Amino acid sequence: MTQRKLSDQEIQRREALEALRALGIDPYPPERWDVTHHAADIKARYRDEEADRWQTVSLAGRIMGKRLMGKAAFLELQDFSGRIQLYVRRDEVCPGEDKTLYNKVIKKLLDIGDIVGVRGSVFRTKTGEVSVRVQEFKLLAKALRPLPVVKEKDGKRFYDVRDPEFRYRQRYVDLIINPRSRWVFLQRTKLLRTIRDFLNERGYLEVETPILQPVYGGASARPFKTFHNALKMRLFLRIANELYLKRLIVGGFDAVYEFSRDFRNEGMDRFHNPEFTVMELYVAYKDYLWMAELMEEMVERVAVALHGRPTITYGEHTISFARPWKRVTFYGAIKEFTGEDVSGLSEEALRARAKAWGLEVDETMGKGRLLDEIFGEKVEPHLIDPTFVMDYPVELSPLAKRHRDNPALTERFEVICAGKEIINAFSELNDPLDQRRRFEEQMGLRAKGDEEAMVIDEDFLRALEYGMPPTAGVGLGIDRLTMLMTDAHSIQDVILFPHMRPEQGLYTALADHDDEDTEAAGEPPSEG
RNA sequence: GAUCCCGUAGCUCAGCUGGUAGAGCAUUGGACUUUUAAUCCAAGGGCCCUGGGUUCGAGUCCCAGCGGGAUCACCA
Repeated sequence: MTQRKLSDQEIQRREALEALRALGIDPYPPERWDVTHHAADIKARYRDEEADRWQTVSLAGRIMGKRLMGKAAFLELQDFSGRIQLYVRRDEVCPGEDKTLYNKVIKKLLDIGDIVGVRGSVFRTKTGEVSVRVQEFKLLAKALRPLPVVKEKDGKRFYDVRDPEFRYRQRYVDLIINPRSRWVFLQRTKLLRTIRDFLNERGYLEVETPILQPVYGGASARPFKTFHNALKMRLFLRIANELYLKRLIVGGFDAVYEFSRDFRNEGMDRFHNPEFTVMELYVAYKDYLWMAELMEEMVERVAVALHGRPTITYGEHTISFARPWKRVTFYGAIKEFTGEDVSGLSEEALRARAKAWGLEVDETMGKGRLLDEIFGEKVEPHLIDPTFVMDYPVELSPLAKRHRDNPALTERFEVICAGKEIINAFSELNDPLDQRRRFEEQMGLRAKGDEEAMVIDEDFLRALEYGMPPTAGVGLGIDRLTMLMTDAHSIQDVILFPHMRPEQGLYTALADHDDEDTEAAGEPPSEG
């Protein structure tokens, strides 16, 4: 691999590295640096009257700004919690004759982005800024690349990195310089923890199920394929974990859940990443009506945990997750927004209706897909506050139990919020013979050219034949919920490392590997 | 996959109807012991995404490609 051409600033930093070594300073020292305080806590808790209690604090973090003034300097130190100003006086950090540490190391060789440890006392400057007066200063790690320098005044940011490509590819830089980005991912973690706590309080069991699956199922989507060399078999990355969690219900676990990273081989846009996270939960002896109440309670708690109240702002909208949420039925909602009752229409009549509304339809679309299309176009965009859409047609829901009052419907709901689906739940189909018929219908659609129709899973049917208790199941889109909760408008803003095309020239070392792998694996048997 | 927009210094951006590149921050040298978008003086820094084409001459115009964004399609 050819050596990357270094910029002038990178060359200067490498020279600084050598200069430090020449002074006997290890730019990457091995010893630990014990931190006693964090920037934000100091700023929040310091009181002038109690200054004597703040005589020795120890911090570590990254230098984000330098204001040098002869024999004194102000530095901005950023740690995980935030930023604090450091005040360094030459004669305090260098009490003896040797002023090298100040004159050379701090003034010349210290760069923005370097990681340092400091010890000193907290005080307030005459302009009122709580700061740390540094007595001891140690370089903990030298940065060889210059960081984009963002200036800030009165909350306004200058020279901010706007290029989304930069922010997504080099998320580590984004996290350093962009407090909002840090906040989003802290919120995401908090969201996950709130849900996990909520489920654990109820005694539900967190489990792990296969990502590599011989048959993909549990959703309608095209999968990623891969190949296992030792077993010489094709495998799929899961598009859902539903069928495995239900096997566990068969096995006698009453309630299981998993935060499932799922993979779908589809297009990417601001609502879709090829890998995404769904929380799926299955509870035995419950039905979808029970599940609806559980989800209301859970998501309301998430909103309160993240915002202190159930109301959030998303773009133009103010959205309330306060219980109870509005409920509509699938056909009722279509009627509400189009004025027409499509519940009795045949496939041909539906197709004609959809065409008349200007929707794109084709002959491979069965009744289910047609209804889905109509609903997605005519209803979904209008639902802003979280809304339960109840009782989906059976054609759309091959894994859901038929409705107790109407066999053409299923006991299924979705929750739509800000025009997007965030939750999908049903009373799970546990009739093995009906499940087999539904799979067969799906295979029929597949034969007609619907690439996303489900594939029959014989082992799953075998499990159902042993008997599965009546069960309520749900899937919650974690990425989308995070988007709502953080007012993010692209899924890439809530995924730490969103999928991107490879950067040119970055992964050249893998080129050979790919070739070998393809050869060793051979072409996986193609399927129809 | 389609359409539109974008790609210029480490970062944010200018660069007009074509005449071989500018600013601010960052960097380097100098001054400064309470600054905070620090200030003042001076300096360096460019495969203008890549490859073709038109032209005496291309950052600029045309074509193709690569990367990103937005919209659409598929999907959650």
